[in-house]
Amino acid sequence: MLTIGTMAKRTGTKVQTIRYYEQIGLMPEPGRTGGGQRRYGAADLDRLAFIRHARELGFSLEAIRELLDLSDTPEKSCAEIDAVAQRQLREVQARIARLQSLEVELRRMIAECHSDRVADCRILEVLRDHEECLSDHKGAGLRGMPL
Amino acid sequence: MLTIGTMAKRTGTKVQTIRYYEQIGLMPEPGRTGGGQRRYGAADLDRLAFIRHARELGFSLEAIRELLDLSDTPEKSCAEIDAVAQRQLREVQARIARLQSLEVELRRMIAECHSDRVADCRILEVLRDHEECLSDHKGAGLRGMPL
DNA sequence: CTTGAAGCTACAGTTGCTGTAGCTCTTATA
DNA sequence: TATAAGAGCTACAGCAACTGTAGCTTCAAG
Repeated sequence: MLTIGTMAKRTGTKVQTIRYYEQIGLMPEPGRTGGGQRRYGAADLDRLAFIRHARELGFSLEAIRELLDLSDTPEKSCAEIDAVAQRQLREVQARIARLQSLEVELRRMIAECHSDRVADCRILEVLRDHEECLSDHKGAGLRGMPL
Repeated sequence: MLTIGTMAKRTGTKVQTIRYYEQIGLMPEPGRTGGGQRRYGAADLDRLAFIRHARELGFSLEAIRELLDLSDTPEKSCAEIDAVAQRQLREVQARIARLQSLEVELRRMIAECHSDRVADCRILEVLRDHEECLSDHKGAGLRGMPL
């Protein structure tokens, strides 16, 4: 029987986070001591480890919920699980691409600043006047995406 | 004199977001018509475009606030502006590195699933049993970092 | 003068937690 | 067995950076 603190230490989770997962139904309600404290079993520890690892891989809690549900129906579900993972991979790749273009632009910005030692800083100019910023805002593109 | 909707269209911002920026003091309080509607000038449009472009580059609203404050003091501030940009670049690079390692792991996971056609899906196993997940949770590492 | 789009305020909700206040419980030691 | 530290409890507020909703008012074209 594990206390919530032990669960937290073993999985690198904060205690409040575990309670939060319980609150949103991602972790089951565990047993309690007479005094009302939570006591967990080995299966709970596995489940929490699963959640944390998936979170580290960038899966949303919704996707994790999906994976946990799928794992309860072992037949016919490998393809669906694969689809969730594929979707996650595509999201990660899109974020990488986006960040890489940001990196290029930031580098360029910083380079221009250094080349222009005495005059006013170019970084602010670049930020102010970037071409595509006062036009062409119909296409949504990646705008809503988290970086 | 520009309406808030025109500002929104020109910069690709939602109307509510502009009002939000005003609320948190990032945009100034504009003039109002007799009926209470906001009317903006060219300087406001520039400032909003600056904010949006910086946001697209991944700068936090706090960093943008810093840049806007610095841009009001043109002397001696280029180095500080450069520092903000350098910090942003480092953050972007760290996020790219993190995402790339996620990508590798996701790919590996998916590959194992495909190689194992009939048996139970390996993805769940991998998520459940990753080596470092039930140990070594003292070092913070990149754990708190946004992906 | 009417009508419909656009604007207004105020507030709730989003994601994934984290922090705080003010308690109570457990457990090791004296 | 008493006590005290540390861990746990609930309930709620707060974070970033918006987004959406309800229910109204104003503006501008025809």
